[in-house]
Amino acid sequence: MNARQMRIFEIVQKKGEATVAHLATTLFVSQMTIRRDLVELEKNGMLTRYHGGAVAIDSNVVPINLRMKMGENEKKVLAKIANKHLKDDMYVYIDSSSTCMYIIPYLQKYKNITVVTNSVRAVLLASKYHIPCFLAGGEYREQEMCMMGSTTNRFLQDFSTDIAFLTSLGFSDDGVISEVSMEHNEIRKTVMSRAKKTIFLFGSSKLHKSFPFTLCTEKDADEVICL
Amino acid sequence: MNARQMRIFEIVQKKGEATVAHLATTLFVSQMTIRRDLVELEKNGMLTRYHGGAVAIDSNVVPINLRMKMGENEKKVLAKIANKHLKDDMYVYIDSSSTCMYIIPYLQKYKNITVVTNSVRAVLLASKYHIPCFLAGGEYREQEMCMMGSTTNRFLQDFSTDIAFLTSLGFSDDGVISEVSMEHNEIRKTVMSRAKKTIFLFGSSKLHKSFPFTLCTEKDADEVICL
DNA sequence: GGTGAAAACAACAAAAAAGAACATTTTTCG
DNA sequence: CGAAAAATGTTCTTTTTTGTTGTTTTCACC
Repeated sequence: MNARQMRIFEIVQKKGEATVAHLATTLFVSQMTIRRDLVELEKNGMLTRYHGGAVAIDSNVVPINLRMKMGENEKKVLAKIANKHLKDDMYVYIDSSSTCMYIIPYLQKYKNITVVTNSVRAVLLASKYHIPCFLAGGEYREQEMCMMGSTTNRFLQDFSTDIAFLTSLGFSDDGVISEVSMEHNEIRKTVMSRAKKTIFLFGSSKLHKSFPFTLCTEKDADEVICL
Repeated sequence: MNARQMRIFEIVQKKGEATVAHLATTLFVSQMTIRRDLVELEKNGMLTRYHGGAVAIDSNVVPINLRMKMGENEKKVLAKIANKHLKDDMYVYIDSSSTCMYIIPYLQKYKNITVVTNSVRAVLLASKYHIPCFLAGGEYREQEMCMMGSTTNRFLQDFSTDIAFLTSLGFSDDGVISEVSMEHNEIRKTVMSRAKKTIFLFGSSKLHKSFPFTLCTEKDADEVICL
């Protein structure tokens, strides 16, 4: 995936959709080139093509390193607010979302924090600050850089944490938190049941949305932070 | 790696990417030279080349590659020999030593290989080739980038593999395989008990040495590859 | 279902970049 | 100093990417 394809992806992600004609003029290349790029991007599951253009996909199919860069400021703000719940000596669960990664730099301000996570990215980031980590085992998911599956779930059943930072793809107006992936829900349900406190973080792109698999409602969380 | 290559790396790291043309003009050398530098840098895993330039590799993954240089050729030779034991459809255990990392590129030649490991490095490398992975859970060890501890051990008890590639710090003249770390031994003992075949790899620096904790003798392995 | 315009596709042409082979310069070391 | 080795530059060929043209497909509208 080259730089132009990245830009196409960003544009589509930001606006929700984009036409071939529009992309061609804004990026100063022929429509044929745009089409070829879109074919490529679709092959990687990063958007869906339709006659005349392409639409964004809402999901964690998008590689996490790209997701990290999108809406970065918003994620930083969310993380800063979330940070207020932290105390010394806590076991902190960090989920595999890009938003939660931004919490990790705050952890170094506290003493004797231990991270529990299913995210390889979280572990790599936390180890930069020499924060001890427990990583759940299981099947590795390349795109999201995290562990998943029944083994992962069983692993997490054995871990109780003081606080869990979670996100989800959708937070509807009536307070329902939902996902497109049942697997993520399984993991998060387990984590919630074993955590003393659960904090949800939602960037603006997650609001007013609902997806097929319900995780819980806002009442089940100890706090829901929205932007 | 010379000074210019360092600068190229810095530029790419800072901007995220750079074109060959741009690098050539800013560094006052020919494009050919830049290309050769980029080839070199890519070989060390410090960036990714594309048609027209190069992009930075995710900062979390860079330091790994820098560490892997000692005795590189020897490790490659060992891996090449080890590779002969591989077949399609295998579950392959890769341990957390740097030597075993060199086996991973060979895995892509076979169909339907699954990696089982306690090494985060192995997972990251394997996912470059889109090889499915199971990573053991547990405590993360920053320096070795691997999972350890009793949880990890328990996890691995549930996994049987077709072949396990292992190393150890010492291989004495009377065939005793030993370690300085009891933890590593625990893990490896579990893996050996659950693997159909065990292959040990020893570079020349491991020979004629013995350490306090005995793992096994060469008779317990199906093959010992030495250099 | 038929029709026409817009979009997609296929095949080929043009342009840009990469690579290979050889020439030239610079460095190294006796 | 001078030869060998290493690094860099040049030229030419090959490969990759992009654009163009003509044809086929899709989709809205009747």
